[in-house]
Amino acid sequence: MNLISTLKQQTSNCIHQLYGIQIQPEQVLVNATKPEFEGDYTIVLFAFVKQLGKSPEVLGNELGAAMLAEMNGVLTNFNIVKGFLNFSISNQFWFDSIKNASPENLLPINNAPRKIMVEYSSPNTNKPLHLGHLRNNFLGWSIAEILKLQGNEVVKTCIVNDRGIHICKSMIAWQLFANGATPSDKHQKGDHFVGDYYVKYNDAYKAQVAELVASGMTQELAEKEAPIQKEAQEMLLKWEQGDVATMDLWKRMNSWVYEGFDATYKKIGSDFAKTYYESNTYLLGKELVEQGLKKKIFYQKEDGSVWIDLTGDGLDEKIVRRKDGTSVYITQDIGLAEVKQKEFNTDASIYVVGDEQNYHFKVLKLICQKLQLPAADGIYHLSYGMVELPTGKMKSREGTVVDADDLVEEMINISKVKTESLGKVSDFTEAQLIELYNTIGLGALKFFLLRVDPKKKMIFNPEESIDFHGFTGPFIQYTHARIKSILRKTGTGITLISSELLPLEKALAIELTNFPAVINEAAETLDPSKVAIYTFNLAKLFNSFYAELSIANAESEEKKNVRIKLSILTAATLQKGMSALGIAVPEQM
RNA sequence: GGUUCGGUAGCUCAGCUGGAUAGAGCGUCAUCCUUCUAAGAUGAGGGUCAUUGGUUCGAAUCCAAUCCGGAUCACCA
Repeated sequence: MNLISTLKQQTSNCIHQLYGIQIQPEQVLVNATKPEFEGDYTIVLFAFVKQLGKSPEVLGNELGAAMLAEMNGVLTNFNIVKGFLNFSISNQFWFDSIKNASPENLLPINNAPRKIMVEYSSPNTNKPLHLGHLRNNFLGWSIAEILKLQGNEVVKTCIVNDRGIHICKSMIAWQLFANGATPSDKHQKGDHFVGDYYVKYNDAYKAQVAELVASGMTQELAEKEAPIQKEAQEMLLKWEQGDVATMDLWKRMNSWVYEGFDATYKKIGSDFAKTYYESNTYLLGKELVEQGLKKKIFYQKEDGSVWIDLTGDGLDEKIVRRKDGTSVYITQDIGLAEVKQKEFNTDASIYVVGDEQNYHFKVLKLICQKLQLPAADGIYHLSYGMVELPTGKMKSREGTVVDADDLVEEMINISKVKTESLGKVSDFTEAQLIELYNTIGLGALKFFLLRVDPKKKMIFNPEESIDFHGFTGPFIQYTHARIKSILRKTGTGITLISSELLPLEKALAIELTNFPAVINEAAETLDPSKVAIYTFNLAKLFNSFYAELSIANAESEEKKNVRIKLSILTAATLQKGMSALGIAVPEQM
C-alpha cells in the first residue's frame, strides 16, 4: 500500500478511535503539501469539522497527535494552518523507499486481473490511414499496454470494414478508369492506390449529379439517380450474392490495401492478436437479426426492412436490415460482438472508436442486452475526439486530410535533421541511426497525440511541425538517454547505508512512488494522457535535480550512491511509462 | 429541436470525486555550457477559469439558466 492510502486508512481509524464516528478512508482528502508550508502531505479537515462538532484547530491537534503515535517512525511532525493538517514524513521513510525500490518492482500489484479485449484501428479498405487513424492506433495500443502493466491479460483485435457500399465505389471507379492498372504499375502503396479510385468515384459522382441538376432534376433526386451511384448499389447486391467476378475484383483490390496497411502498421508498431473481417461477421449478424425477429425484439415494416424500437430507452427506431435483405453497419457489429465473445471469452471488450459513433455504441450495447448476448455487459466504447486542422475538420473529399504515412515520414526526417545538427551520435552505425530517427520521430508523434485527454477533440497544425522541446516525447527520451549516459560513467553497483535527503532528492523519491497509482488511474479511466503527464513531470523533476546536484562528483560516497539509485529508478520508470505509450527510449541520443 | 461533449494565459493543453496565492509547454524577454548529454536548467511577463445566478466556511471544479463551438439523432461504415 502506498503512503497516501495508508494515511487515509489511519485517519479513518484514528477518528473512529477518538470520536467513535466511522469515516470511510476514501472520504479523506490527502494532498501533497504546498511548498510554502511545512510538511509533505496534508489532510483537509473541513470535511469532518461539522460532522465531529470540533473546531479545525482542536480536531487537528487531537488527530495529529493520534496519527503521530499510530505512525511512529513514518510521521515526524505536524502543524495546522486553518483547516489543513500538514504532516512531515521522516527522512528514513523516503530513504527506505528509494532503497527498497528496484526497476523490477515498479508496477502496481493486481489481485483481480481481468481478461480484456481492446479493439482498435478498424480501417476501411477504401482509403489509406490518416491522422485520425493514428490517434486511434496509438490510443488503442497504449490502452492495451496500460492494462497489461496493471496486470491484466489483454487481447488486441482489429475489425476491418472490408465490405459495404464504400468498397464498391472504389471498385466501380477502378473498373471505369484504371485500364487494368495495379499499384506496382504506378509504384504506389496499395492503400493509396485504391484510395485514389475512391476519390475518382466521388469526383465522377459529383459531376453526374451536377449534370442531372443542370438538365432540370432536383438536387435530391439527382443524388439518388446518378448512374455511378446505381452501379455501386448493384455491385453491393452482387457482392452479397457471391457473384464470382465481383468477389474476385474485391479480393484483388483488398489485397492491395492490406499490403499497404501492413507496411504502415509495421512502421508505427500496431499489432493484433486477431484480425476480424466484416465480410465474415455480417452473416452471423443477419442470423441474430433473424433470431431477434422471432423473439419479437425486432419488427418488420411493410417494405420488408427490419427495425428495433428503442424509443422506450430514450433513443430512436433503428434499422438493422435493409428491405433488400442486405445488412447495415450495426448488423455486423452485433455479429462481431458474439463472435469475439465466443472466441476469447473476455471480461470486458473495449472499442476504440471516434466520438462521432457514440450513438452507435449506445444502440449496439442496448441491442446486445435485449438479445441477451453474453458480450453485452462487457461492451465499453472508448470514445475519442476528432483530430482537427486549424481550418476545421479533415475531409478526404476536399483533399484536407493529413496522410498517416506522409506524417510519419516527415517526423522521422525532422528527427534526422535535428539529430545530425546536434552531432552527439557520431559513433552510431547506419542501422543504429535509422532506428534512432524512427524512435525519436515516432516518439514525438505518439506523445503529441496521446498527451491530451482522449475524449477531447484536438487541433493539429501542419504548418507548425510537432515540437521536440518541452512537453514532448523527445524531451523525455532525451532525459532517459542522459541518465543512461551518466550511469555508464558511474556504474550501477552500489550499496545504500543512510543519508539525509536534500529537497530535490526527496521530491524525486516522492514522485517515483506515485507511478503505480498513475498506472492504475490511467487504466481505470482508460486515459493514457495521465501517463504522459506523469512521465513529463518526472523527467522535468529529474532535470532540475540533475542541474542542481552532481551525481558523479557528489559530496560523499553515500550521496553519490543515493543519487545513482535515484537515477536508476527514474530511468526505469521513464522507460516503463513511455512503453505504456508505445514509445521506446534510446540509450543515447 | 432532442441527446451529448466541450469553452481555463497570445497558441496548445493540465487541473474538475469542491480546499491554501489557478499550473505546464510553446512563443516573448533575460541568465547559465573549461565541470555527469544545453533535445537541458533558472527567472520575468502573461488570467473577468464563456456569462449570470444558486448551493457552502470555501467554487475553475457541484446545480440551474443563458451564450458560443463540435458530434450525433442516415436504408454511410
